[in-house]
Amino acid sequence: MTSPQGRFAEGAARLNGRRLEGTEALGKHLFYRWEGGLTLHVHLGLFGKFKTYSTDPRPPTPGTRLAWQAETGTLYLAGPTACELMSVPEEQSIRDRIGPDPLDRRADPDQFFQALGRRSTPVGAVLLDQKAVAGIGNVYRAELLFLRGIAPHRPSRSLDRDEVMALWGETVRQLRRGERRGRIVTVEPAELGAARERELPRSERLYVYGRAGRPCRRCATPIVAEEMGGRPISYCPSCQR
DNA sequence: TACATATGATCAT
DNA sequence: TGATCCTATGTAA
Repeated sequence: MTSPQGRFAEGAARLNGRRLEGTEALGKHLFYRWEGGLTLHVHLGLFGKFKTYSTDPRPPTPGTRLAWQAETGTLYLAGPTACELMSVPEEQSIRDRIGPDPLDRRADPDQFFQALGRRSTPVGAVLLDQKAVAGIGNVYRAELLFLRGIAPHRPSRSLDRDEVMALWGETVRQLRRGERRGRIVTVEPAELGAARERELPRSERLYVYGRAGRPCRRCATPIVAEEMGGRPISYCPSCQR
């Protein structure tokens, strides 16, 4: 393991020759557990990208933070928000400040309900808050609120238990679907049309994200875009109440 | 060559 | 709320 870009040089040297014992994800946080109680914490953030090669790796770009050659292949990591070594207790302190992960079957949706109930913040902002729920992200927050017919401005505590549980269920369903496909697709299969999904532009696989000004796929009302929680959000003012 | 852009999160104020 | 960090890529100049 090396760090062509240099900023993870020390960490890479410490991991060299060590055995990887397991990996885990919590929301968008990735934990690589190495022998000796060392965790490599990776978070891709907005710009981070992995590249992998099973054979014939290309040379790493100069910005590559982490270059890892194993017997089974080569992995490069560039642009992450986090790439750091930590102890198990430090890993735990990250876990402690993150809400339930919809992709974790042991996750407790009631924690999500409690988090929403505590706040008058718009539900659209709370969905990005990692303390309330892990790993939804800006695309899914817009899509999930559309799918459940919820206006993003509604104070999160105005959602009743049934609405929250339905929102959680939709979140689980959509994130699993995305995980299975390796990409975000929220439009129901029946609405995708005859075209092959892979060939569709991204905005054709989504209901509202990135579709500001275009007609709602369900009611033709123009999709509205604004900022919420510091990020752009789109919604249908007619379908979402 | 320069600039715009991107699916995120943290910290200071 | 705003500033800041992080990199590759595509388009414009």
